[in-house]
Formats: sequence, C-alpha cells, structure tokens
Amino acid sequence: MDTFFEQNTSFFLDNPKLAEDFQKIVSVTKFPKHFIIHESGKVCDDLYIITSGIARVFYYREDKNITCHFAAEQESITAIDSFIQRKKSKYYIEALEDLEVLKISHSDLEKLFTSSPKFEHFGRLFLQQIYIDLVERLDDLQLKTAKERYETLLEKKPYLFQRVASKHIASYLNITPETLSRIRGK
Amino acid sequence: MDTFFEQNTSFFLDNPKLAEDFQKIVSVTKFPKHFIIHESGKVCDDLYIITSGIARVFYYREDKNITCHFAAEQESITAIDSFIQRKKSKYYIEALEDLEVLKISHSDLEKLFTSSPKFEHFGRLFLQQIYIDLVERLDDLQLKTAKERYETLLEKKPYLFQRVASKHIASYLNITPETLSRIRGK
DNA sequence: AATTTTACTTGACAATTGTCAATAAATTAT
DNA sequence: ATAATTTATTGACAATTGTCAAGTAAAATT
Repeated sequence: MDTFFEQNTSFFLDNPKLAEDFQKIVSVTKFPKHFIIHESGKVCDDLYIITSGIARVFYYREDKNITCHFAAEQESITAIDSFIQRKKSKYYIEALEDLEVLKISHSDLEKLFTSSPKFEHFGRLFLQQIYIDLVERLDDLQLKTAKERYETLLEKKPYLFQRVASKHIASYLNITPETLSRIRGK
Repeated sequence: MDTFFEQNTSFFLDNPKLAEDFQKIVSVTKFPKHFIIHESGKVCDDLYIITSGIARVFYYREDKNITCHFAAEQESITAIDSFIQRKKSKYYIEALEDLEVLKISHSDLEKLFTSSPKFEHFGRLFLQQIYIDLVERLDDLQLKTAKERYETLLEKKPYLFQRVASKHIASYLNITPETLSRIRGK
C-alpha cells in the first residue's frame, strides 16, 4: 500500500517549515466520476494523492483495456512511466468515483527536492516503499493461480470489490471476467 | 536494465570528491560459481554491483525454486525486501558463474546519502530507474503469453540464454522447463 | 575417463483458463 | 418509470500450459 504519506505525516508535523513548503505546491482538485484525468500519448506532469474516491491506471493492448493500478484514499496515482521519464505515456488515468485529490506538479516536486535534502530523502523513501509494493505484486502475478491472486487482492484491498467494476479487477488480476465470475461463485 | 551506474559515471567523473567518497565505501569481492551469497531468513546488509559474472535472486514457494531476478555485468543485485526494509529476507542470492562484485553495505550507503544531497539525489534516481524496469516486467507478466514473454526476454537479455540454466529462465518467465523447451524447439 | 547426478527433451494426458454465445442483472440515459 | 446500454453470469467447447513418466544429454564428481 502507499498509505505512506499518512504514515509519514510525522515528517511534516516535526517540521512546520517543510509542511509549509509542501502545502505551497499542492492544490486541491476535483474530478467527476468517469473523468479521464490523463490520456495516453501525453506527458503526465502531475502526481495525485487521493483524499476521496478511487481511480485506476489502465492502458490498451490489442484493443483490450488493462488495469494496472488502483488507488483509493491516502494512496497516490500518476502515469508513472511518463512522470518519471518525462516522455509520452502509454497509460490513461480514470476517476472511478467522484474524486478529490491533492495535485502536485513534477516541476514543483523537483524544485522541492532540490530545495531541501530532507525532501530529497523523503522522495527516496517514497520510491523505496512503492518499489517494495511492486515487488510483492510481481511475486503474486509470477506464480499464484487465478484463485490465489483473487484471494490475495481480497485481503489486501477488500474495498475494491465493493467499489469497482469486476471487469477492472479481472484485468488487474490478469484473468477474464468470466473466470473471475466463476471464482467468486465459489 | 540497470546499466544505470555505467550511464552515470559522468556523475562521478564530474565530481572527483564524490567519486572518492564512493570509492571509500566500495570493496571488491569475489565469489565462486554456485556460492550462496545471501540466505533466506537473514537480513541482507549488502548491495552488489557486478563487474564480472552473473547471479540470480530466488526463493522457494511450495518446494519450488523460483528465480525473480538476474544480474550480469554493470547490473546490481541484492535481497531487495531486506535491504530496503531491514527485515529478514525471503530471498536467496546465488552466483551462477564465478563472480566479481563491488560490495556496498547498507549502513555505508545510508551514510553516503546523508553526507551529501548529491548522493541522496543519485539514490532517488537509481530507485526511479529500477522502478521503471520493474513496471515493464510486470506489464510483460501481466498479459503476454508464455511465448511472448520468452521472446521479450530473448530481446532484452539475450546473454541469459547462453549463460544460464534453462530451468532458471523458465521459472523467471513463470513457465515450466517443459514448456520452455517446447517453445525453444519452435 | 568412468560414474553419478542433474538437466533437458519428448510424449501422453489432465487441469486451468480463455473464447464465444446466450441470458440475466445492473446501470445509465431518456 | 421505461428503454437502452453496459456488465455479469453461465454453459459448451477450445487452447494453452502443467503434470507425470521415460529416455537422452550434459555436467559434476570420483
């Protein structure tokens, strides 16, 4: 999970000056349900921390719509390929519910990192955290069966099954909607 | 790939002082073929940059030996869960050939990061790079067929097929040795 | 070099998951 | 509320990949 920011509020609480610097580059933004926040083929300049609602990252492969990331409250979302490499993205970002986010631009974030080693350090810790998350997901995908992947996700992110269309969960788990339906039907 | 260090030698060349600081914490070490450099259940204190040879990270799942990372010359290897989180690792690291590495301890690396924002910055960039690599691998595993995953690896790391046992490549691709043999037999 | 061990290949068959089609249910639009 | 559209479920069948077993090849050990 990247409830990392939540866990690290102490970082800001201990440092009113840093909290202020951070506040300055963050803007509260809202998107309606179904809104495409970012489109494939464009450079993604923003990172979002969700304060309310749920969103997904997806892309197309042979006409199929593949979800590769979900984010809900306290989690972050961006078109990571583009945000990091500053190139055109293969990903879309979609609001799956009405969304309220903290928006942070890449350039402001880089300035923040440059302005203070403490932020640079924080950025590195953040990347470490999401790297570990990704390693776990890869291990899951690498050798669990469809049913096991379903059960793992049910445990890690149970709210998805209440709030998100099954077809998105199916593609995230790398199975067809039919197979997911059969797994759920026990 | 994490030929990242190679590409970033300019970082050190431009900064003789930084290069010197880096040199100080690096030690050249050798391991013979088949040597288990790190064992599951222990905390991994070292990061290795390979200068000669090839190594793999693996773990056990239900008695099956699963390879989840390969590294060759100019690439880095560690038990990433443990190195980042400072907890017992699920992974083993094994030398698949006689190995010569640059060894860097976690504590020295952290000191280096703290000593200079430039290093902290470099650490963040390094993590960004390996994060992107991992995202690509996840995308591959998420929806390519066994044959496509084979072809992708053949393109990205052709030397593996000359230097590494097929069974390791098979588990890395999440297929059985039998299936890999059939794919190769065209 | 010979022996032992380990790895690779091939075949027959089984299991898992996917595809296609039809229907039911749910959501969205009118 | 009703109609239209999208999504989810279910069945029949097909395709991909896995399992098990046997034999061959290669590598490691003596």
